[in-house]
Amino acid sequence: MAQLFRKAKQNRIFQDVVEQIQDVILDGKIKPGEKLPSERELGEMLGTSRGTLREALRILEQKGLIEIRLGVNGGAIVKETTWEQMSETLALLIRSQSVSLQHLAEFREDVEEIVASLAAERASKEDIKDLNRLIKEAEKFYKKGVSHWDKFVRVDEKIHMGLARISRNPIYSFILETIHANIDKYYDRYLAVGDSELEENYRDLSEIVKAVEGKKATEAGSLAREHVRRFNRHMDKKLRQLS
Amino acid sequence: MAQLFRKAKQNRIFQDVVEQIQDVILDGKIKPGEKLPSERELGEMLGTSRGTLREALRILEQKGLIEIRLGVNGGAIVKETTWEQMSETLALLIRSQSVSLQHLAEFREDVEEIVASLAAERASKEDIKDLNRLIKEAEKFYKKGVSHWDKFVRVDEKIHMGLARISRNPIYSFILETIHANIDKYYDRYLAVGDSELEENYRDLSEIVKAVEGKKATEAGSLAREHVRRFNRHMDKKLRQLS
DNA sequence: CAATTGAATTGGTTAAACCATTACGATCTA
DNA sequence: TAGATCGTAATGGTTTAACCAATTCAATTG
Repeated sequence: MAQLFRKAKQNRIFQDVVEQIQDVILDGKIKPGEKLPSERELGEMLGTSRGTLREALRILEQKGLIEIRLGVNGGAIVKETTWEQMSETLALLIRSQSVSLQHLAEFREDVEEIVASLAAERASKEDIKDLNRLIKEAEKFYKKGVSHWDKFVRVDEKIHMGLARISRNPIYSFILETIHANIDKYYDRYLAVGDSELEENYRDLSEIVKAVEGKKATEAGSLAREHVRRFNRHMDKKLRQLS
Repeated sequence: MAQLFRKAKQNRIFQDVVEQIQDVILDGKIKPGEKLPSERELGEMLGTSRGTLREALRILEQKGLIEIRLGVNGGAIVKETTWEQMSETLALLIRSQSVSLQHLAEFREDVEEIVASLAAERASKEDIKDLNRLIKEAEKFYKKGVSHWDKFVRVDEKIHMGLARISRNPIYSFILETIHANIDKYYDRYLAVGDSELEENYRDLSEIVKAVEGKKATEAGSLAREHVRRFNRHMDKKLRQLS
């Protein structure tokens, strides 16, 4: 017999609550920074107990749509949408060994090549100025030697993220943030370099920016790939030494 | 004054519970398909109330680590790790207009180019056989005309996912699944094509596979990009007609 | 005026009870 | 005996009511 009736009552009230609140947020009826009603009020409005409502809020919090604060004037605050969720998911995939660090390294080479070449095609004069400012900053730390390696790395990351922004496609910003967050998690502790690596890195960066400035997309791309590949090889060597 | 002591008790017991259960799962102490103890038992083991434990389970469910079933022999079952979470996050980013469909379309061009070219470099003889089998299947539906468009599309997707698998980097499989899931969500309803598009698509696919078979990486890549670009242009036109 | 205190509000947690779904064995019936 | 039916027990889903903990802010105090 065909399905004559649908289930009279859908299970899991909290899912319905999640959807309702999510819709309100995504339709912009409550904007980032604004607050949802208190749990006790919301529960009454939705006709559910606090417990059920709280299960829904946990899900929304996990999705990154709200942030919950304690105390008077606390409550569920709508958050700006972020990539954090993706980063966490990738971390899970890595930890469950569905994805290895080698896979991630290879993927990063591909992505950074594309990003650099898109940036070369699309950079405005203002973008170029920004990049050169960052290169100047990197130069400052480079000249101070390996003791300033950590600060140099921070600028290096800023340059990569800057290129992603210049690509004018936010997906690349999200992905690069995700990759960096996960690479850092595993590699930061092995950071131990000499002056030669520092110089190499600085030269890479300034060449990439120069290529972007000259709108040489292909060159910028392959320079960026080579830059990342060098990093990957270096980290691979460090890891092998440890095992 | 510096922070001498850390907070004696961390807020949010349920977060501690989440971490404990997550560690057990990720360390493989409970494997996919196996069951966690019942809520009442787990609550007792962890020394928390059922309510708090359930908030933790909601989070783990949202992370995609467990699945919860009702009834006798129900309970929290450990899931295989998946990319579903990413797909949902991307959907949120799109709906919140942090990412447009144009961004996604551009990204897809880049990704499919890389995937096809990696596949050309890495395909084994067995892989080539699989691809040719799929092409045969596509040919069958192509010859039956536009009335079989939906079946053709399903094979098309299988070929793309096949190439991703052959790239030997699971990140590309995850990403392609995510892209496809979100493209389908928005574009499926506009699917309305003629015989010429059908033929064009079939020709694209068989040329891509031929390039992969000949290990011509660059060619496979640019063919794939062109194939996707054609799809994007077609969908863009359809969307413009509607607005 | 500055520091302290205390009340009020909000999220965090607990406990006990009941409902709804489901698997499975016991029972009934042909 | 085979098959349908029913009852039971285990499990997740939900409610309620109460209390704890963190935080804000106004009132009080020196």
